[in-house]
Amino acid sequence: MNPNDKYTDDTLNELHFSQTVGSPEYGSLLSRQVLQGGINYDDLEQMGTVPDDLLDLDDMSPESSNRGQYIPQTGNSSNNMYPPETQLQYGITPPIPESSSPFDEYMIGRYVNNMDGIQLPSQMRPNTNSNTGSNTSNNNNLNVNNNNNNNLNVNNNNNNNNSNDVSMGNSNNNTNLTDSPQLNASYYPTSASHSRNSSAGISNMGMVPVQQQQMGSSLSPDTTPYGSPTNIPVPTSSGASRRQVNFADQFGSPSSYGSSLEHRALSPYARSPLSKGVISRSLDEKQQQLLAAAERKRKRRESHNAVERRRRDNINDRIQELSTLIPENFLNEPIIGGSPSLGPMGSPPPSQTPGTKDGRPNKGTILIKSVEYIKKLQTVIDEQNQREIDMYERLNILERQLGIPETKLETSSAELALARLGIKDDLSPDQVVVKQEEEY
Amino acid sequence: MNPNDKYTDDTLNELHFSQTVGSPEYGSLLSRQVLQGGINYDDLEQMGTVPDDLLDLDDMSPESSNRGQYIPQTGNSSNNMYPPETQLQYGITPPIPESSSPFDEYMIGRYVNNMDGIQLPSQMRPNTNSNTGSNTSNNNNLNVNNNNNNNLNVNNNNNNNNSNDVSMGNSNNNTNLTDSPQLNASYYPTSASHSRNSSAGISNMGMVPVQQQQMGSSLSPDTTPYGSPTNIPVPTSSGASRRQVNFADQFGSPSSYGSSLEHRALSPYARSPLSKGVISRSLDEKQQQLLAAAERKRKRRESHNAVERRRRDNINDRIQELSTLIPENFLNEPIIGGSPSLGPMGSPPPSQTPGTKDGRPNKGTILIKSVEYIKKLQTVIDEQNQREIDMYERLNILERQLGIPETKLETSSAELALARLGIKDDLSPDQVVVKQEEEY
DNA sequence: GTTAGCACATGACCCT
DNA sequence: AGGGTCATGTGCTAAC
Repeated sequence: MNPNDKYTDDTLNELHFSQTVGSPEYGSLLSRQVLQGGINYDDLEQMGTVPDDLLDLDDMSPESSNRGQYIPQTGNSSNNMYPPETQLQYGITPPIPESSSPFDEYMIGRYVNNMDGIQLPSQMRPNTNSNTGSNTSNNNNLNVNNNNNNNLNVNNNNNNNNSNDVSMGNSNNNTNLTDSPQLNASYYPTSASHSRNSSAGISNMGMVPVQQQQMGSSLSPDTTPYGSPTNIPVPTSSGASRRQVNFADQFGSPSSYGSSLEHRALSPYARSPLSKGVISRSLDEKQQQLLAAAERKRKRRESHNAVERRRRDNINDRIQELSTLIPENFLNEPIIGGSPSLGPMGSPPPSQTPGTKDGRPNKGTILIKSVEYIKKLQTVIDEQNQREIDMYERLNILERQLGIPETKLETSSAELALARLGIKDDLSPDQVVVKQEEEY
Repeated sequence: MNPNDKYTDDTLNELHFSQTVGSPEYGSLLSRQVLQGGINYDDLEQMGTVPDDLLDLDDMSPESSNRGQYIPQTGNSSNNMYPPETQLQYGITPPIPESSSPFDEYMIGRYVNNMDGIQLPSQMRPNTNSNTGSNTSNNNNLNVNNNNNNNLNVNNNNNNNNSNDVSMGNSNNNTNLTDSPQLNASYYPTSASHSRNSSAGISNMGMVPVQQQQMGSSLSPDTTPYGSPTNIPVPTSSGASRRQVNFADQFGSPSSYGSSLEHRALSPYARSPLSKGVISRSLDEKQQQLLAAAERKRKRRESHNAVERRRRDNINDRIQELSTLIPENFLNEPIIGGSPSLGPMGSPPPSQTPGTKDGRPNKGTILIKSVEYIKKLQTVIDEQNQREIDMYERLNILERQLGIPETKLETSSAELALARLGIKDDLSPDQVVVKQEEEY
């Protein structure tokens, strides 16, 4: 994969979903819960429906936590770099083996009343070829309750590297999928820079989008066994910092934005004819319900992530805009206040603003400088205002000497401007007609 | 636990560490790795030492990922609300059962060359009483490879709710431990507000620290079966937004800040006499090495978290300071630019700035308004400057009429001020002596 | 139920 | 090796 490739996180989530929910080890999802002792199928029978908190962490009050946590959030399936096609081969669910050892009897017999979808152990490493149908290879489950993260965490896409797919030898650098696009999209200014910057000769910083963090190589097509993905950047038009599509194309995932219900990755038990034979009807229903709950959770999480990303992007864009408003010289000056605790007295102030190393000040510096700059501007306005008043006085003196009617210092001049900004507090801004400049 | 209790995240990490590393299922830590196929004891034997990346995710380059991931980061052991005392009872490591089924043979025979610490399945629910020594109750492991999260994630304290300790009925709301203190500490202004705000009559926002997110109840002593923890808030003196201590006291964890090597939570195999019998000497050494690696990781993570928190606090403090610099009226005005896409034409602009609900604008609003405000100030300065120039001209006219030597519009007056700020670009700021006001 | 706010911990990446 | 910045995905909370 090209380091410059970008993804919507919908794409990522798409991928994730197909990997997590759609992964065939989902077959042991309910089984796992049963094994974990939190639930058995008899309970499910009585419940009638799968409660939300079966996949929900929100309800972890002491009361709910007493009934045994079926599996909290985990997941990070962005780690999974295997395309859905590869994962589909995990969908085969061999029949449950004979339980002949005390170990087996314990594990299976103790908790399972109606266990159907237990997967047999198979090879650990995924075969990159399309040997779909072979249950001796590419099985993601080491045994019934292995891969708990990947199994139960149907609704999770966190970026913490959990232990899912450990046996698959997957890359855990899922941030490689998510970091790079963000870099182009968010902090490094992509958002048109708000064309009109300052009024008079305030130079921009000339900031250049920097490809700072190069794409991690673990997903590189050169290193991944999945052939060269076709990189088709699809620019989006919506917000300033929207991500761009690209990743799932090679896997055929639709890059829909919001049509998450028709997600392509559903439970292989609901879709794969291969698995139908070994799944009982009731279990299928349970898993459907579970899947629906998982789907809701997943949708919620995805949308939340999107919202949060938008929020972050907005904040970052504003900080960048601030940096464009501050004169470059001012921005690159050492911070005035500094940290008084660090430099006791005679320590020389750093000649350069920290964070200005690669020519781009960091967020903290930008904000510090913004504060400084606003104070400075306010001071300048105060000084200018004072000068203006003095000049009016001198003007009036001369006018009086010349017998000319005196120029009035009205509220329409400097005072008004100050009052508009709230600097002059003896004139309430509420009384002032705020003139909206059309440049805003 | 009282909702108002605060913790240093050192305390939290302390707690986490004792729960994760010190948890008895650590015994199956290495075993798990062996089971996962990434490593076996023969390999360990040859390695001599435990490589860092055995617990490290940083090295996930394609090369390293090829050798099988021993277990990525998972963990979130903050979820674990069971004190180490309770966990100790899980340290019993029964001998490996006879492998008599294909399932057993696969799981154990395939990957394990010298497996010592396999835990037998036992009861799922932890007994809150101190029935230490009974391996039929309170075993955290469902079978050999259960609890992978909690096992291998020695160095992890993420707040994503992973599937660790699922069978223990733990609370997953670990964020309850970390959110509340942060609220008092960071965004809600605690950092002395940078006393001098603006030059003339710009009022502060009068922001009040709000206890917004109350402590989750899952860790409350009233609901947890571990008795009432003694809450001893220990205020720290360092930074503006330092956290406070409290949690680990009830478990006897030292709240040391940096003396992490003498952590109380060591491998139960190194401490519990009960487990000594079933643990081989070499495994003990391996775990010591593993522990050292985990310790390094933990220290780095903790310091990293601290650094990151400082950075966040700084940014948030600056944003708050910005909000104090902006006149309240200006800040509460609806955003000028708005979102042009949302309101097509005649839609009424929102009467109030979004985020100003509880009287406090949110970060995005503050930043937007800061941008607006700076633009406004720059415009005002430009206008004032123009007025000043005009006035000088008029003054000179009158002076000429009166035969008075003309007042010079020098670089020491308005132009100089503008040049200092970079507004006047025909005068390079480099040539201007920047006068540092002493109020900065 | 959706949309949004926040702090947080973390991995990646960067410098020194 | 350690300190720093950044983006991210989470959990929690609140408002609509």
